Amino acid sequence: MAQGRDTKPARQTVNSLRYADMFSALGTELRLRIMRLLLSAHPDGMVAGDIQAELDIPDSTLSHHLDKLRQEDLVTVTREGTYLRYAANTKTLGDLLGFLYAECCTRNRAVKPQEMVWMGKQFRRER
Amino acid sequence: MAQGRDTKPARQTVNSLRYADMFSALGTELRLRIMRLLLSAHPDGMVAGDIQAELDIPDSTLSHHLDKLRQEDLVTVTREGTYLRYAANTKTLGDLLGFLYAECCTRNRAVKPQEMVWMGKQFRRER
DNA sequence: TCGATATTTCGAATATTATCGAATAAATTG
DNA sequence: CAATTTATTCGATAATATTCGAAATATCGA
Repeated sequence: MAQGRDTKPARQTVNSLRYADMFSALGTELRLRIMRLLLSAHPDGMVAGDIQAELDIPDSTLSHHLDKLRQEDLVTVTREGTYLRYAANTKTLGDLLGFLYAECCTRNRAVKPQEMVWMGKQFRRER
Repeated sequence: MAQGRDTKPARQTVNSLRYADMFSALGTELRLRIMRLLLSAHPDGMVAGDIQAELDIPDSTLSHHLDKLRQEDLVTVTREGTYLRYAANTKTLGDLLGFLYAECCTRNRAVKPQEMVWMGKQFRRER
């Protein structure tokens, strides 16, 4: 009945498709720039027109890309009067980051956390 | 002359295109499954035929996907007699992971490291 | 309710990607 | 060097994605 303290959780088989779709959504320069903009403006986010002004692309093109990001739940959208405000969805981003970290560093220990270097900053796994 | 200990490195503007292309390469279920297979087999990697047997797709289709992953430097390939052995490129993966972590957690602090949860494991930034 | 503004949806052209059989290439072995 | 094994490249097709002008929708304020 009582679970031993060393009982491991069952290995969950993860759906590759969901994460593939997220990666795909980040897989064009324009959409990645949109996400980076929204992250820079986090947690406020930005209204569509401001994103448009920054990227200098047609409204309809931008709308299409925002829709794709929304489909994958990478952004949220809320109406503010005539404006639509978009924001990065940190829940989904954390999930994606966790997936990648787990595949590279935890499950297979292929990438050592200290090799995960970014502009002089280093990382390690806790625990 | 001496740099103060709090001197910040210049903010480097990062090319979105390179990372977008990496995300795109991981953006199909088949290619993501290939990467996960190679990570599971790391550091040995797998020969193409073994990947093919695992995924059960035509040789030529697999070859196409492996080429895409190689173009983005996500895998390395070495010949072993008549076999070609593919392996995950941990350098590039670490770079990608670092980019995503920086965008989400360091640069903008949108995602808190403790929110970066994966199957009960948590993470924090070291400094 | 009309006009102005913000953004999406529609429709259609173009470009890119995915797929896979057949032909080709590279390495090994007899 | 011929036969065999392994994997790629070629070529063609189908599917999907990107782009953007024009039309439609939603909200607000006069």
